[in-house]
Amino acid sequence: MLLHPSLRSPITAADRVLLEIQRAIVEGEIAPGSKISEPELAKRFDLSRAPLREALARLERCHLIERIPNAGARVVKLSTQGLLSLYQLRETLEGMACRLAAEHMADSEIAELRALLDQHLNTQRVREGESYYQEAGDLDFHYRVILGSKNEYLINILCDELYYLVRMYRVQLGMNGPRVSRAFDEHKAILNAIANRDGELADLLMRRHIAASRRNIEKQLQQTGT
Amino acid sequence: MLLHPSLRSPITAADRVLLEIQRAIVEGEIAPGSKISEPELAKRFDLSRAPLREALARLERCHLIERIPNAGARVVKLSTQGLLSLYQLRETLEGMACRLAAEHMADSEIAELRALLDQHLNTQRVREGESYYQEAGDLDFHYRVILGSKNEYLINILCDELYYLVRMYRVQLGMNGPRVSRAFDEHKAILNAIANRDGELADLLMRRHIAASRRNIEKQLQQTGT
DNA sequence: TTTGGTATAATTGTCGACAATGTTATTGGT
DNA sequence: ACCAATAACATTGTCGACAATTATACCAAA
Repeated sequence: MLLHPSLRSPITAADRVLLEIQRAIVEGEIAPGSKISEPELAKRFDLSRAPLREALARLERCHLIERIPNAGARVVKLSTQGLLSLYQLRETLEGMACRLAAEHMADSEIAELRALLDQHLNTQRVREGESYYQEAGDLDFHYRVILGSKNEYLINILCDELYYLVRMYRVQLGMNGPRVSRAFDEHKAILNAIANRDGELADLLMRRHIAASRRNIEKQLQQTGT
Repeated sequence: MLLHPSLRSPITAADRVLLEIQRAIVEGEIAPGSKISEPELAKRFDLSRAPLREALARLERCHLIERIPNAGARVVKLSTQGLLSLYQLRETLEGMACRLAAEHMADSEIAELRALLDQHLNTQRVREGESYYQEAGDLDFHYRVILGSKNEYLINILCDELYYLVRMYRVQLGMNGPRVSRAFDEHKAILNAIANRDGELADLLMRRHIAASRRNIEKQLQQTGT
């Protein structure tokens, strides 16, 4: 499987620039829809175009940029349609991940996940409203469940290909709303279903969880404008 | 969305070599598990390593090779576990595609699909047992349903990332068995569900269809050996 | 002024060579 | 004979330059 670049032993130049550009795009530092200039980025990160193009290939893979042969690359534009498609897919895939996690996760992994949830809850109580911890905690929970599915292709799609885009939508739409505590409760319910080895219920709860998250973002999106 | 290379206007050198290597891997001409040598392939296809590496990046994307930094790339090995994971994912994803197709396909598209099925059936009757037409026809049907889902990410995953691997399993396990006519019936039933705008049923039938296909391959796999 | 074509400029695709890393063969010691 | 350290080799990662393609600016004609 494809590991997160930062976790692989030899960190190549392409890896470094990938992480930097990835962050820049996700956080909107490079504007959605803007053109990617290879010479400009090469100068900015002080390397040649070869590793840069390698990085661009991977950015295309996780849907952060779109390339047209001989014409260059552009940062993706966020759209209501895109967000809908993305969350539609997440509902199905993460639901599946939950069902499989209920079948395949080791008892020890489930125990760790429970400990993690408690920890996040405490952190959350202390640092009320700080969106970073909420974001990180939420990602952490979803990651563990996905990994618990033990399906390499499913893991690859969700963790390597779709999650950067999910984060991009969240970050740029300023997701830190009042859904935090409810999300914690939902996580807990999902965990219980997994612990009870009830894959069907875990599937259902995760789909609802993501659907709720989607509605929350859509609401935010309407308030902000189109 | 990412279009099939052969359909994009300017066919670059990287595109050509990609298609050739892709075919070679899928058909087993380059053995599973064997090491990919960049200098060797560059000589063989008479181009430099730059477009070749571009092609390798895309091959990794569709899971036909696995790369390790500074250590090179290897053709994927087929395994029972891998096949199980792949078909498990296909059941869920193509089921979802069917459900969405039932909601989003235009009446004209459905009519075309029905015409296609009839045509395939005739071709099948004439050329009894020839696996190529069966394979092509089956792919054609699945492709159209997937496209009918109108979900760009779902389409990308199934058509661009998973299907070459699916074909690799089929080709190398010699899938041409007696399941042909039954598959046609199942396709017909799925189409009817879509035409009736019954997404739930279409989902169910497609999942069963793929599960049956999986069991068929597993049977073949047991006969051949581990 | 607008439109069409052309020429110029900029960008992407490709190439061959060098540097960094990984692999293999060799040698020395136990 | 076996194992470890080391040296020679091969492969991958990176670089700068050139070729092919596309985008832009300019000019001419309607």
